[in-house]
Amino acid sequence: MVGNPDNIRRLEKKGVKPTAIRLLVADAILSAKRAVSLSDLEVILDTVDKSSIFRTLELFVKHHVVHAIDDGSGSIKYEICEGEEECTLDDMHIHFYCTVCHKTFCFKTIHIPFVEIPDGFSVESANYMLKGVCKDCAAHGHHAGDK
Amino acid sequence: MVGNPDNIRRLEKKGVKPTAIRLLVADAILSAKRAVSLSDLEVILDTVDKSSIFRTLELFVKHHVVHAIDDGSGSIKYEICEGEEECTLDDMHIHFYCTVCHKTFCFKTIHIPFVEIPDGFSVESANYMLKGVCKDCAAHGHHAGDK
DNA sequence: CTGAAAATGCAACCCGGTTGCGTCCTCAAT
DNA sequence: ATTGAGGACGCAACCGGGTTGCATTTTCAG
Repeated sequence: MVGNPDNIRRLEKKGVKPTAIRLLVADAILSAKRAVSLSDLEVILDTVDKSSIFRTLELFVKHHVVHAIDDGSGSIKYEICEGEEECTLDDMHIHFYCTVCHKTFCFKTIHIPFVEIPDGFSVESANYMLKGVCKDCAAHGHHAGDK
Repeated sequence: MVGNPDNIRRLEKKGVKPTAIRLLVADAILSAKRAVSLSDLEVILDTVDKSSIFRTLELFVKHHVVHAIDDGSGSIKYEICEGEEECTLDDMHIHFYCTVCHKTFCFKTIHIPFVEIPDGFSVESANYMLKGVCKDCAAHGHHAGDK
């Protein structure tokens, strides 16, 4: 397992030393094609310790390699930060949580609509979450046992 | 502590038997003037067991006496449902989480703006959370130790 | 008054997340 | 090549919010 050169560059560009485990984690998140949780990653990378994944994610968030989103499922999800620079407003796009398959989708092209807020309050970040049934689950008819 | 007659009516109207503890919980949520968590209530009602509060909240949510919101703080918050009937789209208004005082505010007058979503996805509920500094904390200048 | 059902308290448990600590690896200075 | 320091990692324990099983108490209709 030599590590995808794209990911090596991705990490180095953000100031993160590309160790073997970090490349595995980055690769797993990237190839998941959706936002993944710590425990998702524990399953995918079953040889890697939970705390190592945790600290890797912590580091990735600090260095804007990934950003964290709270989809209300009880576990935080992570996704790759595509921006070259810091993703200034991390999670400023809409997410969709499927109540059937429990996956979280990123609608990266849909940005969060602006709203007026009362005087005196200052906003640092926004989170717009939709819950419902995703395309796949709607199509297949919800197989109860699906995970 | 005999129980506020308003709250007795409030519970009965939603089909919930107004026991002593339920009135205490309803009263506590109501007088908090903001969304409160299970552990907030544990502190306010220190004579009442956690599991009793938990089951009371569970019941309240089922009967639309209160609704639950996830503000991303790690603990679910509850607030009184003002609607006479069911609050059909529970949390269809905006919430604001203050990163200084860790309180959650409800902007009940501001409804969640609509967005287009990809074909095939169907929405059941929406959640719009803002994070930042609230009016009070901005005014007082953030006292570092505040809880 | 009495028995069944509902409500409550207590203690244990689950799980995602987090931390302390010992070991292993990396790398630069010698 | 050797060595020493610091970073990376694995293991196990811990924490806190939430949840549950079960015994006890309360409520209330009959």
